[in-house]
Amino acid sequence: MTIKDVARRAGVGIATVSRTLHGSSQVSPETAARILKVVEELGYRPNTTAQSLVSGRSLMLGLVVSDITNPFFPELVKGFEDVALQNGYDVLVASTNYDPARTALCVQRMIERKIDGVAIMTSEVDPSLTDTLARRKVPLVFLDVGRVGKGVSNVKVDYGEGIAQAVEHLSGLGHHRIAFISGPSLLASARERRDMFITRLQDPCVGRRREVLIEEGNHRVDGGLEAMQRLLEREPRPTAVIASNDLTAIGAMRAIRQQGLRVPEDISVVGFDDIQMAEFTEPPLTTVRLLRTEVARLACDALLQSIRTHGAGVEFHMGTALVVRCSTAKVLRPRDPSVPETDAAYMASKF
Amino acid sequence: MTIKDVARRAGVGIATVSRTLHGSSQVSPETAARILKVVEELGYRPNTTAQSLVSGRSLMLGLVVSDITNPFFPELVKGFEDVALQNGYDVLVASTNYDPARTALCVQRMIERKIDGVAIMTSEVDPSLTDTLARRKVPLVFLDVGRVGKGVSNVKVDYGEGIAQAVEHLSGLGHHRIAFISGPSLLASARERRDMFITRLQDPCVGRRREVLIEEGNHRVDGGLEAMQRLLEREPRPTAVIASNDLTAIGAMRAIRQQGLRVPEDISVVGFDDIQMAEFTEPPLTTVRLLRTEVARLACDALLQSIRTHGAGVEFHMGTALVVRCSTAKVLRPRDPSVPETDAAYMASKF
DNA sequence: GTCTCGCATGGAAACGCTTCCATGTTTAGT
DNA sequence: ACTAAACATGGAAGCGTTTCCATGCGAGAC
Repeated sequence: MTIKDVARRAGVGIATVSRTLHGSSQVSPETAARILKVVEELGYRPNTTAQSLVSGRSLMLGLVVSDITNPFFPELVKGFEDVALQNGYDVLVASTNYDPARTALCVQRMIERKIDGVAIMTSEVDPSLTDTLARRKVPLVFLDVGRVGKGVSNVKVDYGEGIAQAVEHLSGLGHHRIAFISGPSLLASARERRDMFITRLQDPCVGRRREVLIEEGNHRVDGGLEAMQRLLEREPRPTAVIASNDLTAIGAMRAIRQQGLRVPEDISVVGFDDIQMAEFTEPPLTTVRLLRTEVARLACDALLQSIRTHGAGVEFHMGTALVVRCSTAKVLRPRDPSVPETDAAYMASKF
Repeated sequence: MTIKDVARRAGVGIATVSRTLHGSSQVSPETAARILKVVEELGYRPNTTAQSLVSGRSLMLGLVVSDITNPFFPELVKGFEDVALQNGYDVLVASTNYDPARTALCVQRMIERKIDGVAIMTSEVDPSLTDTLARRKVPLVFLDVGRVGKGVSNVKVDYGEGIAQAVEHLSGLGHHRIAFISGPSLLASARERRDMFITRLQDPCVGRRREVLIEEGNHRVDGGLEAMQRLLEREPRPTAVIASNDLTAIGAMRAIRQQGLRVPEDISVVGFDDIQMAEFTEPPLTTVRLLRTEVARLACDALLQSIRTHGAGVEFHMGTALVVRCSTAKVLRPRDPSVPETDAAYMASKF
């Protein structure tokens, strides 16, 4: 079932069939009608592969994520797929499992398929890869880490804003002893969150400079749990903790509960990302919402724009919003931060 | 950068280059070495599109899921992608959002791309689609719903076993008044779970026939919550509830807590699927584990096998295993099931 | 020493499509 | 009515491969 079959059956040349299928005005209405009828009858559909070969374009977009199993990523895939589909593109998904070799393999394959654009939404990016892609002039879009240039776009999330919102929320609730569980320090975006936390704590509006309570997690539940355990050994204990992402926050809440303490009565917890699960934790997690679907849509738009214009890439910015649920509450008794409490005094204040 | 460039530079014909690249023994070692060197120098990589055109195969596999955002699916994608990648295939993912039109579009596109096989892992499958695919002789694999035939495989999950495990677990804990929150009754796999629940409750080993406490949910958190609310109005109240999936169980736990009751002290809850989240709910959810990664691997294997042998499809079976966490406990005071309790009597038994 | 066979190699067809160019036909302008 | 232009259409090239078939050549067999 090829274009030839259609042409023969309609008694026309293949060129005319091709033109008809592309809505060319060069075809007389009657001929077009006849051809369309035959197409319908035969259920003919053009072979995308052949089209790609001649056009040099594949109408496929690549989407590289770290781990589809991490609740951060599925919505990214969804948003991306939505706009790709609407624009006639299919999506080749690659979940790299944080493995550079696997990433390289996937990207190599995408290049061989003459992919029209690649969104690299992994937290870490190997420069050799982007080189390879850039050399092939494949439009690219990154999450956070891209330097915008010819055909290279970037979607920049304002992590700082999100952390600021979290700190302000907690300050507003009377918390003065706020801890932070960071992500892996190798991760630029995790560092950005941590740095903004430090900056905000030192903000003169919020109060005078204080001890910074920071422990490093790994952006997973286990890391959050362990980091929180370390934090709970500090004296005086923090009354609130901000986590670098929601998974970490969930781990932190576990640690707190395991210690026999309650969220938010004893310790308030704020997450980051607003993954779906955040709404259904116990208590539901107060967190900084990052519209991942929207991020992905922007990324896809950037790619499409690069493809169409062949021009420079674009940089999009993505804001955040605090979602207040139930894991944060007023500090039990606002205390004078100049008087370090002992654990005993703290306990006393509760009963 | 095509095969011609390589041929010219190596001073050979393109056929020889092609042969070399495919490891044909027809090429003399010296020539092969020279060609490989040129390939290396030029960084030549064959154009997959051209290869596909001539071979009629795309080395791509399609994976159709209902909603990548539903925690059930990401692991499916991961497992599938893993084995596809290992076998030299790339994966075209389509998240249908439960929209038949969108599903049809995606499948149509896959066909046009001469996809080598499609895994349809949606809960519901439109027969017209499978017809289309079958007519094009595209190897298929389904989750649960497939009738195995030429080129059509199926991975069958033994939901019944899982439900039986859950019922036995609860019975063993002394529960006699066990409720069930089903999935949408249009869903065959959901019906299977419900039916097995009914069957098991009537199992003479477990006790004599009792009132069946069933409410219908929608496999989402909200549905589980509402169904549980209805269940809580029954008198006497169930002492345990099995949910058709984990999301439903999470909703049920919420409803129980909102009612001022505790899990598992007042009511035990068992989920189904063992989504990642299940480990981190409060309390951690006892649930029936369904190895989704493994299901996907089997599905992909089935596809590869169909492609290689052109033979009949295969049917794989997938068992389940109960994962006991903290949402189930012994019933407070085992009671004589022959004496229907009043709510008051039940309350009395607790204090 | 000739014949045949096997081996290394290259040319060319084919995959299904788009699009340029050529051809034939109609329409409008004078 | 004649010419030019616009239009409708088909043939064929070309996209980058793979693979069939033909060719040339050296070696072993007689």
